[in-house]
Amino acid sequence: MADKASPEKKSWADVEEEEEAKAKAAAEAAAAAASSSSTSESAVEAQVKQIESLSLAPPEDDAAGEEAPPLLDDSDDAQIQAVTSGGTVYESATTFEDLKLSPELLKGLHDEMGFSRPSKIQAITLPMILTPPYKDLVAQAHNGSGKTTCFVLGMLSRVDPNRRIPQAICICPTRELAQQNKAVLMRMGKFIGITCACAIPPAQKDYVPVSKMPPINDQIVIGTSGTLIKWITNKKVATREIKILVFDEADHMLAEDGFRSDSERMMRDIQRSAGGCQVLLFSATFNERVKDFVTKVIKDGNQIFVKKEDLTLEKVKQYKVQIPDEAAKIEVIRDKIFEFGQKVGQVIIFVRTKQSTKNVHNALTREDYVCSSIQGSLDQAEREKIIQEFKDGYTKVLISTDVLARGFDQAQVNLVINYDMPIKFGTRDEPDYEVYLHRIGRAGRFGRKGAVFNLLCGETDNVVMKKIENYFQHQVPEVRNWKNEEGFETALKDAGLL
DNA sequence: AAAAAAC
Repeated sequence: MADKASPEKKSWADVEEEEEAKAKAAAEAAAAAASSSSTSESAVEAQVKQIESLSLAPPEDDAAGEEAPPLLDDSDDAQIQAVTSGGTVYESATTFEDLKLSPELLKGLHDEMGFSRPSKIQAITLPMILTPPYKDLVAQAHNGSGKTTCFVLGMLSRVDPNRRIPQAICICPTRELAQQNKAVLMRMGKFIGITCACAIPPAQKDYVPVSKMPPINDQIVIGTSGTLIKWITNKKVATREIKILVFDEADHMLAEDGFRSDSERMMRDIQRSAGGCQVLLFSATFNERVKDFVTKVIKDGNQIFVKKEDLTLEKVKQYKVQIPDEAAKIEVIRDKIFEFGQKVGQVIIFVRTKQSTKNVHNALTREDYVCSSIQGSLDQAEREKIIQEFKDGYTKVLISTDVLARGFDQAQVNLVINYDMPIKFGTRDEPDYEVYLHRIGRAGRFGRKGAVFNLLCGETDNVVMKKIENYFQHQVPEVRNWKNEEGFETALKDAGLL
């Protein structure tokens, strides 16, 4: 019936224009493909070479004894490949000072954030973002490598603090990520005198109809697609002066089974009313399908991609554990994970469904273990409370759906449990490789050590795990005998956590 | 047979 032809609702884009744009995009993509394969192969190679050879010195000026986050290991981002478009040559930045940022912004980076030097992805992309003619950018880089700083700096450096109108928009897949990005932006931009609105649905107690809302006069708006669209269509967010539009977790924002239609609409509408603006797409993952689509959407932009085999973080050790049944999963978490995991830092347990968060939570609290759980159906106030308690370190173990799979940044998380393996919707044993990568990326933020336990129960789980190993070309060692404490202890020691 | 975002 409604299988194939999912009739999109065109609330604020007219169909004609869309069809026209599609045809044009296809033509231009074909032309681009034809020309890019023939033009200056050597120039591209030279650019790639230059980027690959870039190496960052370890931080030497960090106060000794302080727990300063280590700079990204060269090895982690070594395989980044960049292609610049249209002959613009960019010089990678060795220091933040190279980027001609305002003194206020530099102060924010150094004094407030405690950053001494750009990470690799920052060194490569920041010149591309900040140099006129402000080309669009698609950038892929490892989890925890500092992508947020790239686009936050981009937004902060492009807005005029004296103008009280939105000039930059950032769109995220979850409310938590929008709030987190806003928090980072406010810290980094602490000294430049701008404000930022978070466009997410309010908690029930704060509900105000959109029509009664005052217009947003903050320079920057960060939010989730539904609310952003609502605010824009109701003229609460003016888009005519938007200079930069950011999609965080861009592969998901542009995936067919993700937020593609919303994202396309926003892109088109904002580009139109602002008379063109810079578009930045950032993510740790771009599967081939999305990559194809993205490179058609961003025609004349710079591109940075990483091979999938190079995406697993060396410092995050993955393990698999054979578990006989569901009850045993709880037992393992209770006896092994809690035992060792909590000594080691904070833990996130990923499950497949909202109901599972409750089930696992109940099973564990019955046993008097302190943990909390989160999923998208909780009231906004409750979601915020749970996140706050976890970020404050008050709770050590958090059970979550994939609402937190992407982007959630908590340095103390160094243990991730896949209670359920991530599966592509509609399949039984086809792994969701991107979700897997994002989940394990919750550990090992910014080069820290971490461990992941994949709890495998039954044949399909093993099939899924095997496919994941093949896809990333990475053998995942097995923790033998789930009843044996030694196995887990050794694993955590090998991961450098004990 | 789902998570997410909104309605």
